[in-house]
Amino acid sequence: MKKYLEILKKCPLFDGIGEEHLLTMLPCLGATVSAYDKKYTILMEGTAAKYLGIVLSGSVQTVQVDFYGNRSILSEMTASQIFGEAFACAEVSSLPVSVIANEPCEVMFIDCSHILHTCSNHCGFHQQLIYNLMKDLATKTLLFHQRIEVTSKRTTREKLMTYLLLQSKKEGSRKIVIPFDRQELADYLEVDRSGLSAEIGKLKKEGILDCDKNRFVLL
Amino acid sequence: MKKYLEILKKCPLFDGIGEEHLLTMLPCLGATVSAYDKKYTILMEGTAAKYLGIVLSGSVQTVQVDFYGNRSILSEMTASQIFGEAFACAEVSSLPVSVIANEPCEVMFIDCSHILHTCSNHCGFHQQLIYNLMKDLATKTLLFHQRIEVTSKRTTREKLMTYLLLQSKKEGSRKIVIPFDRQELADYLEVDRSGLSAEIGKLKKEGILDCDKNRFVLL
DNA sequence: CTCCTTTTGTTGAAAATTCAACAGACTTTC
DNA sequence: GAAAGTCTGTTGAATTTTCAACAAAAGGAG
Repeated sequence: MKKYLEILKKCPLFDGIGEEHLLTMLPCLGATVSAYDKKYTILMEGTAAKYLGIVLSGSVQTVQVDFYGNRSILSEMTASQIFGEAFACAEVSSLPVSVIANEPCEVMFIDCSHILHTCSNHCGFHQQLIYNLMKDLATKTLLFHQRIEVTSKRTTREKLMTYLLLQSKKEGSRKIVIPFDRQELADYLEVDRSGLSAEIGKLKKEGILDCDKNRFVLL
Repeated sequence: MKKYLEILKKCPLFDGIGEEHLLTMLPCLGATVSAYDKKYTILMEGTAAKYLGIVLSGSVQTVQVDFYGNRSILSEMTASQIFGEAFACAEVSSLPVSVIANEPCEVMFIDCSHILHTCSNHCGFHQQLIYNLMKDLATKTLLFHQRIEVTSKRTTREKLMTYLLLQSKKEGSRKIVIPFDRQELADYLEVDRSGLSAEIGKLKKEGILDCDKNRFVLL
């Protein structure tokens, strides 16, 4: 586990926990590590939701795919970020989303019941973990609000611009590198890919933005 | 505060806390109660996000209104449910949503910093409150996923049917009473009101559902 | 009961999205 | 380096949504 220490120290789940304690804590939590190839389905919709995952390297996406095969990308997590925690903490019986490897990645799994239900004296940091989960979930809720602010717009142009402006504000720069290719961006914005490409073309012509692949510049 | 005891006992924030402790705890938390008329803006977008609210009577909605006046309804809370907790827990400086009174209502406010930052030995139930907040936020995240499952559909018909089927499953009945009027349902589904009315009309004609005001029956 | 306000359903036209198909650019693999 | 596969931009037609306007229905106030 030691090789992942630098990543884990940045994980919001372990805020306020010294690295010496972190390493002794991991076995108690039943932490395991797995590696996945790109596109691999790490957690499948409909299966049990016992574990939360921590991205150690690479990145993962949470996606919903409906009856007709339409995909929605809900979020993307990179190194030291958590996924699946909401479902494990809410103790639902089956996952409402899938989690897939966006690129080759390594993931640490922790059985959430070890955090939620273990005797609270077993480990002095137990309460800290619950506090950290609470903080993390509050932050994730904010991200959902932002996503809804984006997808609630009625036109492709407005969705794209709202998304880019939010990212720009977050990065503090007019230059934005997005973690999506065109199809993924369309699945995040919930619009048609070809219509999205066309709209990006128009915005370029109008001098509102510049774009090369997944790098955007607001003008 | 005593008159609200029955409501507060059902509030997820106070799970596992006996009523005798609940009453002594409220002053420590700095709880205050206010009443509002229908349509009143209880919390305004852009203002501070220090407090979480508990609905004591009536109901409230969290809404986002964009630059052009388009409204999105994000959620609705009725008696003993919590609102604003995500923003207070995430300690954001300004609210990204407004909360309005959907009908005349009474609300209890608690300064969230009293839960997050008070010395953890001050009150034996402090940890329980944080645990409860964590649970509540996990549940809210699930609701957001459901909402996204609904609004990610591309047509008014699909959005409406997905919403009704989810509600039907939740209630365990083909008969559904929704907490929205037509305009509000449109703002929740993120579609045009008149188009929604037309679509409901078509679905009736096709014998797929029956509908009287805010009562729906799936056939 | 009547008047006034709000809500709902309908309509048609304009605007936007979706869909399918294709060609060029770019990557990856062997 | 060639071939296969993937990603992206473009097109036009069909579908759907949005928008504005209006009238009927329902609800509330006096």
